Amino acid sequence: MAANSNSRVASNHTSKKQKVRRNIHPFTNNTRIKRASKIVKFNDSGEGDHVSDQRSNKENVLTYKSLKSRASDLLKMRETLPVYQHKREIMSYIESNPVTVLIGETGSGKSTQIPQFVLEKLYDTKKHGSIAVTQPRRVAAINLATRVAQEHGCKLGEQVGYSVRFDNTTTTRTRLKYLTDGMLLRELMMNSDLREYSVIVIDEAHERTVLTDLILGFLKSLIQGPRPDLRIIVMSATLQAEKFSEFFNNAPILFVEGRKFDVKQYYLKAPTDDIVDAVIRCCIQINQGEELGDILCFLPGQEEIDKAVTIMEKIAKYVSDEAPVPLIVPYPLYAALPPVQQSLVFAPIKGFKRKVVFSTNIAETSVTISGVKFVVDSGLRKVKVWRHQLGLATLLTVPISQASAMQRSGRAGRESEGKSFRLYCESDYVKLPKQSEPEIARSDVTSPVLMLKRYGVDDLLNWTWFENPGKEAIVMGLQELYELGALDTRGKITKRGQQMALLPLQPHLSSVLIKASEVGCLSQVIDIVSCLSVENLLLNPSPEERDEVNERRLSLCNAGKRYGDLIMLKELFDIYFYELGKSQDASSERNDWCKGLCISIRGFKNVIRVRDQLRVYCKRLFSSISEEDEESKKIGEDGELISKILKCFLTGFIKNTAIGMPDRSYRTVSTGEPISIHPSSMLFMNKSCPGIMYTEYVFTTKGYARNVSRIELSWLQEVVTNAAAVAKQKVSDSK
DNA sequence: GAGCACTGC
Repeated sequence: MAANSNSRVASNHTSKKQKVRRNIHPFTNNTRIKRASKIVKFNDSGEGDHVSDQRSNKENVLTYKSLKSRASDLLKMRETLPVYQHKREIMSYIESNPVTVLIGETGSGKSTQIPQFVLEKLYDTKKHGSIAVTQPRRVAAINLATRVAQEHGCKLGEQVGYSVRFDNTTTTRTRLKYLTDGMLLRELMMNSDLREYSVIVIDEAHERTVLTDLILGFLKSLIQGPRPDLRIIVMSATLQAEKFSEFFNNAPILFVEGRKFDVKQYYLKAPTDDIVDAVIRCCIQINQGEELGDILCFLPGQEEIDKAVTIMEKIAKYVSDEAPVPLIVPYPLYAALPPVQQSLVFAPIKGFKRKVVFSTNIAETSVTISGVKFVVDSGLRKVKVWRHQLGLATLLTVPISQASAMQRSGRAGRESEGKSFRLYCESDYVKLPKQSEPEIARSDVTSPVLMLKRYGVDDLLNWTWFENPGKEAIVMGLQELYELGALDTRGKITKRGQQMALLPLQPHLSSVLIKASEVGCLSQVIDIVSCLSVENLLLNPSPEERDEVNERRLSLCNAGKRYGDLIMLKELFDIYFYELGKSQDASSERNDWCKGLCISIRGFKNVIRVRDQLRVYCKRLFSSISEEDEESKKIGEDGELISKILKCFLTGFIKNTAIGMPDRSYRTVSTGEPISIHPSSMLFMNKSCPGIMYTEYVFTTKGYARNVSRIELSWLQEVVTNAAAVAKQKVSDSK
């Protein structure tokens, strides 16, 4: 029966044919990496596996016996993986060292196998405790756990499970748990020494997300303090592992070769100044000179991508008419694209055609497109850099790192040998930084600082930071938290701060929610905050339908037209949730409605999930949310209620305000800088606001306020006076 | 007149 169950892995005869050279040894600087010559059709890390494993209903009726027999089939496959060959060596390092750093290239099997080796060891030695394996992304955690449960011969949630936001399959029997970084941090916030785990595996550590970096810091303080027994394995895909090793007292570094195909590099002879033009030319050249196979182009942002797609659409037919070459079919790919359009890039193309995908960084780690044989790399990406003094995010186009360039090129060698065309000179490649600047060095650290405070860290400047974000950033974070009432004058966390740290929101929004619970508009504010915490809820209409969609949005949201985007979100939520939710055929009605307004359907479903979660938390934290009379929680056009709601937001975003000038421009209250209302805002055309408040201040071509609301100038004084009174109160409380 | 990418008990 298990043999019939259509497994995705390579069949036996493929595995017999493999000749994989592999190598493992303690790492030295002059290690030579040999490339493997064959690939197994098996997704090692689950990274970027965009479609999660579609398990059939049949699986539910699989018996214990068939689960086991399937697992033993899979075992033959596992045994061919590079890490499996070195199981004993790897385990001896792990057993004899508190921390082990393991470098495993794509296809080495590290993410699925190492945790299972450790699990076997726990069984063998009858040791207690379980294993946590962290991942930066939810899909990866889910896919890995699903796969490993199959290999282990159990159902998800038995010995192997996963825990991600909104979805937890673990039970008390679970010994191996895949979870997102964020979930492990939440566990740290609740149960500070992670007593239930005996081994923690940090996967994809090279990605250096803020959350991974924080976890590394917490783990170091744990093994130096209350948990000297804890075993830690740091897994990374790049060779720059010395930093991990040094951080953990020169932990040993192991290197396991992966399985991927060779990718030939090509560079420009002279640099280009028009990157879109260069990408198009390169694609045309590939199309004329190379065998069939799809092209993946990396461009920095949506603007360049849309431009490239438009040009390519125009010239594709012309080019293929002129010579007998495949017809180029261009596709855009970026996160703000409606999911339906995103999914088009995954469909294989038929006939004498060549798929050309123009993508942002999303295709570098998060999404894998099969059939790609050629990569065209602009060498650029967009990055958000936080300016602490200004409380402003800037969006910059910058050169990528060498690691990133290699990752991009590698996308051409996942299924067969490929070619990578770098649209810059080889001499410039050598000058690129080895690694990208870690996220934490360019981020707002208010939220990390709150976590550390909640954890009980007093001296933040000298904490075991894996990457210290710097004194200035930390001090700004402390200042911000003090102003939000999360810290007292001595820098100790307040009761309010404790509550804020437990909410799954950025501190500013948490503080808005707490304020709302105090003044009695919690339910409405939760709805708005839920909308704000979902990225890409309102999609960008294409230029042709832009005016029409804007008109429709404006005509639906009477209060939003006057008061701005936060109130508009609530109006849209009310229609979606209360009005469309009632009918017989709610879901198709909702879908049509979303389409007409260019709203993400998936986005609104996420809003509902966030809302449910926040309501549960709030009930627990302030026991002040009531189920009765949901209808009355609609916003309507009640000016008094709207003012009350906006004032709640003002307590969290008092720094994000600007005052209207006689010439109808705006200047920020804090620094006097000029600021413009973002064109996506409801208030973009409205020229009569005395003041504005915004949840985000981003500098692109100029300073833009996003998620903008109208405020009265008198509110500023009112809110500041209240905050001062609260602060005073807090000081006297703590005396 | 405009939108890098992820993520949370």
